Amino acid sequence: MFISTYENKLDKKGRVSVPAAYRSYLSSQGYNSVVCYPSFTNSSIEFCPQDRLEKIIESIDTLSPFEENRDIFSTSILANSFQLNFDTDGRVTLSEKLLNHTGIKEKVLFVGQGKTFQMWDPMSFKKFSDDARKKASLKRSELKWKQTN
Amino acid sequence: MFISTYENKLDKKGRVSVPAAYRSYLSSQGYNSVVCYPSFTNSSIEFCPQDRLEKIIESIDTLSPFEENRDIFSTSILANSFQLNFDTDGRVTLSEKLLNHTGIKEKVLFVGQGKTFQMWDPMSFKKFSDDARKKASLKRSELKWKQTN
DNA sequence: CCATATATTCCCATGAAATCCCATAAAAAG
DNA sequence: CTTTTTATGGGATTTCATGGGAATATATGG
Repeated sequence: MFISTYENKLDKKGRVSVPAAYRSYLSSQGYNSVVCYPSFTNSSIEFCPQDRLEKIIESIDTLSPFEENRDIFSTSILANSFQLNFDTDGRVTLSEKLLNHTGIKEKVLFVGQGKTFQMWDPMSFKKFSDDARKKASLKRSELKWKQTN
Repeated sequence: MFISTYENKLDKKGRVSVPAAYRSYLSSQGYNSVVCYPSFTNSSIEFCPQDRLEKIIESIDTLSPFEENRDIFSTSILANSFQLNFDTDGRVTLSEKLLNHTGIKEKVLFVGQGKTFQMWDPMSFKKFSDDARKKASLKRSELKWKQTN
C-alpha cells in the first residue's frame, strides 16, 4: 500500500528518488515502472501501476473506432500520460510538462493514496490540504445544523 | 501500449523518426512495420499494427446494415491506407497525401491512443486537444459506466 | 534494352538527452 | 556503536533524433 508522505529533492538533471517504500510495494506487485498523468481536479500528478491504465485502454477500445467519444477520451487521458522507468538507483526523470502542471521546482512531495500515490509541489499541497480542512469544517457545521433540524 | 506525445522533426527527405518508445512496443508485439490511414473525423493520420486494420474492416462489415455502404466504407479506408516500413534508424517516409491531410510542415506530433497512435500537425492537435479536454470532463461519467459493464 | 532522372533505402557522423554506475552522505535498523 | 539501507551528486556510457552522403531501386523517355 502507498501511505504516508515523503519529501525528496529534484536534482539538476530533473531526477527524483521515488520513496523506497513505494518502490518495494510496486516490485512486490510485479512492476518495475509506473504510469502517471496530470490530475483533472488539482495540480498534482497521479501515479498508478500500469495495468490500471491498460484497463482504461480496454474500455476505450470497446467504443467504435469512428465514434467521437473514443478520440475524446483517449486524447484527454492517454496523450497526457507518461510511463516512467526507474533508473538503477530508483529514480525517475520528470518531464517539463509534469513540472509545469505541478509547479515543482526544488522539492517533490510524494503523497500516498492507498492504491495510488501523488506527486505535489510541497507548497501547493499545503494550500490544498489547508483548503480541504476548511471546507471539511464548514460542511461539518452544516451537517450538525441539519442534524438538529 | 502507446501513450504520451512526442514532437519530432520532418527532414528535407520527408522522413520522421517514430518515437523509440512506440517502436519498442511494436517490436515487443512482433511487428516491424505499421499501417496508417487518414482519420475520418479529424486531420490526423491513424497508425496501427496491420492485423488491427483487418479487424476494423471486419467490424465495419458487421456494423453497416447496407452492403453498398460497407463496400464504400471499407474500400475508402483500404484505398487510402499505406504500409510504412521503418528504415534502419527507425524512421518512416511520409507521402504527399499524408502531409496534405494533416497539414504537417516542419514538426510531427505523435499522439498515443493506447492500442494505436496518431500523427498530427502540432497546431491542429492543440486545438483538438483543448476541445477534447472540455468534452471529456462532461462525458467522463459515461466512460466509467461502460467500464463497470 | 539502355540511359538518365528521381526517389528510396542504407549507412555513418554528430550532438543532445537519457541512463548507468560509482562515491559519498544521511538516515534507519540491529 | 556498527551495519545496512536510502537519498543524492556527478562522471561515464549508451541511446536517440537528426542530417547528409553513398548505394540501390524504380520510373520515364528514347
